[in-house]
Amino acid sequence: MVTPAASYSRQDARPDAADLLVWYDRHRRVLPWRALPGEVPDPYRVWLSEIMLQQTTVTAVKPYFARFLERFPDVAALAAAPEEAVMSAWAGLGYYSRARNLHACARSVAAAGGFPDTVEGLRKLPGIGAYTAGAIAAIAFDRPAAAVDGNVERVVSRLFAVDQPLPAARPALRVLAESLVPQKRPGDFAQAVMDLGATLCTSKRPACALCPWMAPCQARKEGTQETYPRKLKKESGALRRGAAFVVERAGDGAVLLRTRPPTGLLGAMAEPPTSEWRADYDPAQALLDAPLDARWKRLPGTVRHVFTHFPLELTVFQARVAADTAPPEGMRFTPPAGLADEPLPGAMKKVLAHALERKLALPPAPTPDPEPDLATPPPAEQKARRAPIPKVLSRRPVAAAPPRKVQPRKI
DNA sequence: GAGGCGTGGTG
DNA sequence: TCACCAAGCCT
Repeated sequence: MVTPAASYSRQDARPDAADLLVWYDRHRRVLPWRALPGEVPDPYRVWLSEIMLQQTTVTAVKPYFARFLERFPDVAALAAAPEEAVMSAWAGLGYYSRARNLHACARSVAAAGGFPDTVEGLRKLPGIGAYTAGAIAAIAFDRPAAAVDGNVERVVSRLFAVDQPLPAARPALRVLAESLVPQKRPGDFAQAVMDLGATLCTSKRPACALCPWMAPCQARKEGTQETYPRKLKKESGALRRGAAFVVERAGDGAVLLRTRPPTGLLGAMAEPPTSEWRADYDPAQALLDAPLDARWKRLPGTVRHVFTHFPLELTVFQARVAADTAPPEGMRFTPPAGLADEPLPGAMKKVLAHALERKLALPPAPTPDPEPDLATPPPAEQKARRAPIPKVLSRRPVAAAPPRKVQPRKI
């Protein structure tokens, strides 16, 4: 039987890039790193924002992006900066290998005299994978490349009702995404798909009625849009415990810190000394792991923190030592004024806040604290109250980003 | 391919 | 409270 031409409805059409671009021209988001219509994108800003946005929300990135531009206005400035300054500026944003790779990438790009303008060239740089290479090539250099991130995977899996679960479906989703990229305005198209995924084609309760691709969307047709993308769920890791040791030096109140190994969990970040973190760690034995001899006081409550692959519970021990105490090998005393420049990850800021909060909450007591009884847990063994991070640990205010400069396109 | 690798917001 | 999510990369 021959299908009558009249039965070809809008619903059978493939998704058309032009329809999405019409929507984008009207509804595009205004973002600090995004060039306005008519402006030429700055590859440095595009690259910096794409790295920061990996697995990170726009809201979280904005203040970091502004501060990075202020401290490192271009790739040469970033390349010339000491590693510690970059790690410190990144502290709190998470996934710290991104910061290490960012710095290495900046040095490579500065030495080469500029960013490569092809997917293949970009893909070779540290911290730039398939998604980011496509995004920079498309957005900064208007190359017809697909930028397949979580948003695009969601949009495409719904458009074509891809039943294969992630991550196995990734190659197929990429092929489908690449088939949609237009030769005209590929950079706008890449940003348009991401805007669509971020504002309409959301994970929960997508706003299909407003979507420029509602008609050709297979999942919408079936009413199953919220079930895509299909994915296998992974189980979370087991709880690990440990002890953290907060040492304050008499006189200036400096805190004992050390730097973690350069790679792995919280690599190259700062921390107060801690024990190992293990599922079977016993806080009652913690003083065997203390960094120095002192009158240790076990603080009530614990500090909890959830990493990607396991939750952590730290028992905090606190001690005051004499002003002339030397730091143990590989450690340092950092005075309060210097804490803001230490690359302290969130988990470790919680530890310091837990110790300082309790100390600050107490009136200056002329009588010494009672000797702690380490055999039995303190009475208040409930979870620690949620308290704001003390000002000394929080980031300093950031000035508004300078107005965007229109830069000549690099060929 | 699977697992390591942070953090803050949200329903 | 807690599971899930957010512009992934590397080994």
